[in-house]
Amino acid sequence: MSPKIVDRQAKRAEIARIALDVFAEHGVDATIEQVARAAKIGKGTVYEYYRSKTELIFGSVLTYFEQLDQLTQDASQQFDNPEQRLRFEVKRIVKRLLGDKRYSQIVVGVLRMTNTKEGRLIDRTLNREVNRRFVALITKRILEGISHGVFRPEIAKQTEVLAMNMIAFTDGLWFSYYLERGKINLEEQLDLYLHIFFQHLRKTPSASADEKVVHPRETMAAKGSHDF
Amino acid sequence: MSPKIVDRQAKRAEIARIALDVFAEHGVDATIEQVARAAKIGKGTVYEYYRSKTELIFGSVLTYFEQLDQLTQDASQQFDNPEQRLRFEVKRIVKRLLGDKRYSQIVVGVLRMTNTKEGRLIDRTLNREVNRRFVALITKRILEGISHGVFRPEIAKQTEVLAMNMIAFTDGLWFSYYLERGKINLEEQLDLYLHIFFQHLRKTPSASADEKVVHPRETMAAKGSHDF
Amino acid sequence: MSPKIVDRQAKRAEIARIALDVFAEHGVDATIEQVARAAKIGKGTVYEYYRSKTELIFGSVLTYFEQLDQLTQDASQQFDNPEQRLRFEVKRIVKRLLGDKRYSQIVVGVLRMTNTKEGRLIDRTLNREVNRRFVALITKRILEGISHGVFRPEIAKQTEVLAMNMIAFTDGLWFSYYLERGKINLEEQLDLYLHIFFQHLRKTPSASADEKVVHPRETMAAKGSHDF
Amino acid sequence: MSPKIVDRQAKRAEIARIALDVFAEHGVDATIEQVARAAKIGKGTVYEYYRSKTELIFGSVLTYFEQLDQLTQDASQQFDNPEQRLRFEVKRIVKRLLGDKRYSQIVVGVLRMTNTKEGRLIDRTLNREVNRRFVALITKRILEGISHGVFRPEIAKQTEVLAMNMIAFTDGLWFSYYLERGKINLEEQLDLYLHIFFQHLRKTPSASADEKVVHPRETMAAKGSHDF
DNA sequence: GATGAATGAGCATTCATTCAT
DNA sequence: AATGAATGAATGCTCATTCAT
Repeated sequence: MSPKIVDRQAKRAEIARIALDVFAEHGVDATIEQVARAAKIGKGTVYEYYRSKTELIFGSVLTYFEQLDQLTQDASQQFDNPEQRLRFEVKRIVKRLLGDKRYSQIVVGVLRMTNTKEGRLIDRTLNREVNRRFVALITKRILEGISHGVFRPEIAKQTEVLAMNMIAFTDGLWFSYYLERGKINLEEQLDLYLHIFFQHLRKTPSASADEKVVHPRETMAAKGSHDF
Repeated sequence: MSPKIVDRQAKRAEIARIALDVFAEHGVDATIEQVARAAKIGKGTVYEYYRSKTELIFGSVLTYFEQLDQLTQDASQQFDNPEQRLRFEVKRIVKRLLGDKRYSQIVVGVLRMTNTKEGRLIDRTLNREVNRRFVALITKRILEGISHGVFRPEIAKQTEVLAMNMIAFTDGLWFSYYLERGKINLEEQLDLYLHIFFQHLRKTPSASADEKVVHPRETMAAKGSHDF
Repeated sequence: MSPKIVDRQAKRAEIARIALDVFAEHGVDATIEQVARAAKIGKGTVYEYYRSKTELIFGSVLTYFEQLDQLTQDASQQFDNPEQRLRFEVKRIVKRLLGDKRYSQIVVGVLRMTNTKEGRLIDRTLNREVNRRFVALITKRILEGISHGVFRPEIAKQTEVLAMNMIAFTDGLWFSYYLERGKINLEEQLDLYLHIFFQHLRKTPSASADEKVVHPRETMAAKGSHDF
Repeated sequence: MSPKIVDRQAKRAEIARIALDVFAEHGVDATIEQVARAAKIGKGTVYEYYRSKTELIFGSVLTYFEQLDQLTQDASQQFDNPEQRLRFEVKRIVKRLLGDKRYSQIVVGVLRMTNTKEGRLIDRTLNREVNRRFVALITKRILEGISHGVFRPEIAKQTEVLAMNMIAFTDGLWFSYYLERGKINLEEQLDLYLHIFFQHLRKTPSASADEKVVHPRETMAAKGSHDF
């Protein structure tokens, strides 16, 4: 029946993956033809798997975020303290994301689609898609912290608000970093936010015993990381 | 000093102002012709004042931020407490900005120019331009707070870092707000951040006597309040 | 004679029949894929039976006209008067054809192929194919009329010319009907033409005793009657 | 104010005229680029005057029919007999039209647009536009014939029906001629129709004294014009 | 024989920019 | 200085046809 057996699902995913790189390189202004060339297929073949360019962008972005699950999941087990662990995880995620050209292009790409009909559907979906992962992670750690007795129990009911707050900060951090690449001290800003954030969560605000657990080797593009 | 020069600059500025509205309405995808029509001048005349569309966007964005000076300057004198004052000012600025269609379009417009040759020069300049104002404001208030004896003197040496931190947060807040218009509780998030931010600045972290001076109508549980 | 050959021809015919419906629905702009889907076969299979889309259109049109043979053949035996009989037959054919979506699409389809290399060959062939049937029918009836003594013997030598004249008229009638669907009174126009046509054939021009034998419901003044 | 003064109306018309020739040559499948090249202007310039290809086709067809007004207006004054005059006029119009490549391409072009949304609006408008002219001409002559006492007064009330009948016939004649170029004897068919048509109009059907008034030199592509 | 995946030529349309007046 | 007519590069998308399996 089907002589040329092709795993359409797999090929679709592969095209998305390649498109992701092309978009990361040239922005979403990249031509379908560029994508096709990169994927070593014909222009028409792209349309065999994606109805429109918008759909392809959507697909490639989703692909990216599926890869992100790794980031949020295989978090290191080396810390038994939830605060240290979240601290480690957040820094790790932020650094990876902000250091990833593809992430920036995706964000920009999504934002600029905002003015198009199709785009409007996509951007919100994506945003929710991304946030969902981080909210889940942060919520989990906060609750762990509470049950470990290190975080105040009262905050249990506002985990989502807290998570969104951290997301807002990291998004904004990306923004500054993206536009002023090199001028902003990522590590320093992140540490500052985490410091005041956890201060708020802890039972004894002053007891920030172990603020600098995270392996300082990862400091990216840091220019005089104050390490306060 | 000749009247012609004044004319040119005035006209240049006027075009930028009109372009700003057009871009706010249609995004930077708006045509030069649309701008010309709105300004009631010929398409070619636009090029008499701006070498390229990119330059026009640049100009219109700068115009916008010049208008912002007002925002950061005529801050209310009703508070003698620097914390309350900064709190009030930040909330006021954030709400005005986030409620302004033009701001969003500008941010998006600038971001999408990132991939162009000309764009690369512009975005950084702009970012610095904008940040400069806010850093100055925040720094000023922090120093006032220190001299008033309410903030810890040690932070004097990191005012810029603190200012950048707040900027990052508010940028990220815009981001969430822009994409999830209506889902995020602006007031709540802002209050949360300001709470932990000032907690960090104060000499006695617990003495947050007057956290909700400004418009205390909205708090944690509320969802869907964008009435400003 | 081998069964395979029969299969191929049957399948070829079936594809043509289905294609005919598809073309009738969407015009000859319909995709090969649409045809294949309608026929529940693969796109490539269509090419197994037809070398090109043009050939398929050709095939489907021929199929249609083969079906027309019925129209011209099982004409009612209820009239022994050749004039009445031809009158009845013509009206019946015209109404069926003009009421058939497929006919219009075919005509239009054939016409627009005129500008293609392949098309040029086809259109004439088709036209001849179609006309042949009607010329034969009309000629036959005219000769019958002559031998029955109702038509003038002189016209025997111009039967083909007369037949072509009637064909031209009915073609043109389709044209008006197709473009002004609803504005033209089909019955009225047909009656008028047949009236003057038979007037010319008859020995005694005035003795048009039975002009409206068939469905006399519609006449001159009526406007907007397409009830067939 | 307007430095480069261009008569937009005139240029628009000129483009239409050139497009008409291009479409006549290659059918409406002709590219906008082909039209632009023929008009010696840039592709974009075409769009400066016509919003879309469909609009251009529409425009070029209208232009053609405006030229037709000449055809129907400056009818020869050499005949004082309305029948002879109409006869002459009809033959003249038909021959000019059928001998004009552009006419055929226009008809085909219009027909094939029938399946498009925009097309549907256009085809009817056009058809009405064309018919209006001929109906007016034919009606006029018939009424003249009646007042001259050569046509039966009873037909005064069905002039429009008669006009539409003649139009249907000539349309159909075009059809046959277009598809079987050279096979059909235009003159012969036209004479036959006019013969039976006027037979119907005249007071004394037999007295067709002057059937062949029309200058027989114009016989086109005639292949043994019987001249019956 | 049947299939459908792959292909790429082809085309309408947009719009920043130029430049003659 | 002001204008708007002219331009053509650039691009998303369609679809008949091919061909490996």
